[in-house]
Amino acid sequence: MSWKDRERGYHHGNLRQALIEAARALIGEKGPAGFTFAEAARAAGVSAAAPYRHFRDRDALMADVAAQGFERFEAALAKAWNEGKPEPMIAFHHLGRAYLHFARTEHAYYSAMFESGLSPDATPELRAASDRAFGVLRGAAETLCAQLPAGKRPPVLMVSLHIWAISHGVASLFGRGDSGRRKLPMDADELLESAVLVYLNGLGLGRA
Amino acid sequence: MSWKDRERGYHHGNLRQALIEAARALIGEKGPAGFTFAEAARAAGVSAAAPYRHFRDRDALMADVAAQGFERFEAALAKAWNEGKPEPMIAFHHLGRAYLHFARTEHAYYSAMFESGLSPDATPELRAASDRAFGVLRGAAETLCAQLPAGKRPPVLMVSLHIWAISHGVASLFGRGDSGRRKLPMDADELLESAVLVYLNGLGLGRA
DNA sequence: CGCTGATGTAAGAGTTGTTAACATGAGCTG
DNA sequence: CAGCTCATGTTAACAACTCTTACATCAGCG
Repeated sequence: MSWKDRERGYHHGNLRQALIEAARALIGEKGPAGFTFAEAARAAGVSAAAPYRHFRDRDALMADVAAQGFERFEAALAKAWNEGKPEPMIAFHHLGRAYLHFARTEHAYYSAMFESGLSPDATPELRAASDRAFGVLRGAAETLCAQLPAGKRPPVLMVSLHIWAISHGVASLFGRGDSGRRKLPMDADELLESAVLVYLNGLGLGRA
Repeated sequence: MSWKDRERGYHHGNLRQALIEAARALIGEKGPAGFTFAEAARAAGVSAAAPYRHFRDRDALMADVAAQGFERFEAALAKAWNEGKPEPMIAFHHLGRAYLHFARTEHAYYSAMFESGLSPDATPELRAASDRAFGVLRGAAETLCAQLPAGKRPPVLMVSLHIWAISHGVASLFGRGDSGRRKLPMDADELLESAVLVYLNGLGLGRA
């Protein structure tokens, strides 16, 4: 909320960003399908015709929400990974927690990114942001794989895709706290951590 | 299309089922949010008011679609698993392929089941059908775990949730053939198979 | 033959998407 | 500072839809 300190007046000042945030809020309340062009305008305190100055249609707005989501996602993951410090396995552990934490606390963004039915190629920026976020996972996988003897070193891309799939699966099936899918004796964090531990063990990376 | 051989006439004869199938078709075309009560009625060749006799609202219809999806899902998984025959690891392999195959070919059902934003408790039948489907995974995990020495045997529930998360993650990120999320050097089947192999290896279940 | 339940028809109220025409104000130019 | 210009918003209006209720109508059963 650092933008616009003088929003009043005929001109909104930063309607584009305001619409993106309104859309995000609506997605958070009513799911990825639960917002409408007109509704976003209303939530931003603006007439129904105004959004057409900034977005061609609903999908264009959604794509921008998702792109911003991927940017924040990348930042959160990169911060948690912290270039593998202090120790790759520990940093990797942080990375997993950050993935789940983002999926939960920024659930609206996560919805727009993965559950909106949006093609990842809807926009060049979206594609780029998505690739950058995945790059963090890939980098982490690279560091981990490097710890293995060259002989039994699996393809880095494959490992990063596996990790992504496990994380996404856990987040999407068990991630949402109280509105969760079913009641279980363990929560998402434990599930992800244990799954990743078993997986890494299977790669030959014993526990630290 | 085995129902209704005499659809003509004032009475539809099996409108409830016809609406469910119409909804499923629409979901397949335009995503889990892409169908409307009125639209489903139109697709079933019926007036917009007719559905109200069978479903309270859109969500009730969606819940029935999802419930039927889970039933078919359970059948497909159970058939692939085939009680662990001829050999648990092979049957498990079949199970994974069946999971992905269902997610792809019955993508409309899969959407209704997992991407519709529907609560799994929306309906008792939905909950029950969902539990039965998961039961197949759980049974398979049980058989596999039994192969491990009692000392290092992990909790069955945990293992089945892991497997579910991996399968769902792969299906949902890389599952849709051509409209897939990104172009990759390996397809979803290979990804799931390799991920599960590494995971099982991590549990101590060496390859067959 | 009349009852009951399943559908159809009609009709209202409310939204949405979208365009066209007009208003406002911020900044540049002189 | 005056005035032009353009991006940004507003109002107005319309067609298309959806949702939902009220009432009419048909089919089969006793």
